[in-house]
Amino acid sequence: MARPNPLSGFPEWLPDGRVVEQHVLKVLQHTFELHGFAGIETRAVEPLDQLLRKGETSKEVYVLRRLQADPEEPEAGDKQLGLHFDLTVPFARYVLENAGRLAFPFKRYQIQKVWRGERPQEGRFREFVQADIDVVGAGELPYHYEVELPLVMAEALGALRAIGVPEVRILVNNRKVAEGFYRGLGLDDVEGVLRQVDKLDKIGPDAVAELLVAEQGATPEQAKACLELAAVSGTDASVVEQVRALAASYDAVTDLLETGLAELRALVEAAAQRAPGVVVADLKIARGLDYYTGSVYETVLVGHEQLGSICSGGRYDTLASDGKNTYPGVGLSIGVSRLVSRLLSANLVTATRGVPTAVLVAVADEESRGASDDVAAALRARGIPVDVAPTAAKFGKQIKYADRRGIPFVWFPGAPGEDGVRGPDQVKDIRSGAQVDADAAAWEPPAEDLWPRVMPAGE
RNA sequence: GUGGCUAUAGCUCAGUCGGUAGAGCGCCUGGUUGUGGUCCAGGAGGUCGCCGGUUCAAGCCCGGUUAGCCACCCCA
Repeated sequence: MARPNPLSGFPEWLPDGRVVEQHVLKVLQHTFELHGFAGIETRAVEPLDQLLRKGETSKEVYVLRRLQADPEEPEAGDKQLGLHFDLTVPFARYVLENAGRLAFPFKRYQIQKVWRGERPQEGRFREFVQADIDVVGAGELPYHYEVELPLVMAEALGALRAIGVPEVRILVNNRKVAEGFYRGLGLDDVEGVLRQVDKLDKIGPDAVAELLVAEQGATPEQAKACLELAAVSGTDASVVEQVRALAASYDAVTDLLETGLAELRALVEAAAQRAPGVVVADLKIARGLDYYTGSVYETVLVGHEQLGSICSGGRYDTLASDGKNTYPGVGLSIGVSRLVSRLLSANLVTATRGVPTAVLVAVADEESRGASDDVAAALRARGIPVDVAPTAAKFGKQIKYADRRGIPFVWFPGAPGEDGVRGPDQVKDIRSGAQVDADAAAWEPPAEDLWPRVMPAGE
């Protein structure tokens, strides 16, 4: 078979990259659990009609079909299935399905692959891992969760700084602020205005103003107000005063705006105390998705803003609804693959090795392989990951075998002397070359060499 | 889905005016007395993405196709 080429958009890491990814996943899971989120996993597929609820994204859903199914005949009795393209839709379905057995407010984390039929690009994949946290309430959900959730993410991402992940900025806004402001101005197509404002970074304020006038029917005065709102950002409650003053100057103060501002203030003030500098109120954050109703979040890696958001989400008053009960939620999702791919490609983070092995036991000749296996067993019994050399090649080659894999120690079983008595074993640290007598029943590697570690690159 | 660019050794890339293919790195072997990395010598490895056309002759020119990259859309 000819050598296959990688499939674009379906990332696969080499073993040392996987070590980095698994470390990231472990830190995220640990942080989520520290905050009381329960882990769940949902199936990879959902009925297509469920998946299409999210509108625009529907074009990107991969549908599932048996190879032998007749394309003309609809699947008898079965609903058409598609791979989930996020973890929110499956979670909403899960909540409805298990509403009677769950305790609300329900806090869950979920780390799984998702699939989107997109055109791949750096940091944009067709198969990737998301790590979600959500809190969902029955009927109501207190606002303070909108403060808590981004702070959990700030803590999780902050914990990753130890391995070389750059600082993050969690940009926050509140739909009620935007909607209240626009309506106060007399602009009723809130979604339309948000979509235009969302283009600010890409096409600039002048072009957005033109679009607002041309597409949304705004007056130049209204467009100017929208841009002024979008220009507001900051890390403390002064942004609230700025917005209020701005609204007052256009006589656009509404109850909804005031509600939103109170919420935004609570978030900014709590963040200033618990995660100073991380959470930034940014009134131009729009988020295209229309189901957000309160706080919205986007997260960028400082110095890697072009990568896009690595962690986004928001509040949705109707995460799930069975017609009788509604379940409001708030959640955020980390794009683990997007984050990890940048950590690896920009050489920000490295693993000390791609294999778990701390010690390679050399084999002098095939007759004495048993002695090497005995050493390996003794070390493993004490929790040390060990491999035995594949062939009784020259010791130079066996050392090379270890070196290529990043295995720090090579163990030489003692050779029988003239008297037939086996001499002492020796262990060599192949980084320093230091070689000393050692006993497999007692020797231990330095703690930092026991398992692969993940650390900032270039140290 | 729309547009632009690219495709030569495992990797990164040269290849002039069309004249049968190159470097660096990596890999393998050796430099005798079980011990790697440096150094030296040697070696393996390519249907120039694929199909067709022009030409005496195509890696190079033309058409198609596939894949990849980038931007848009959208988003993690």
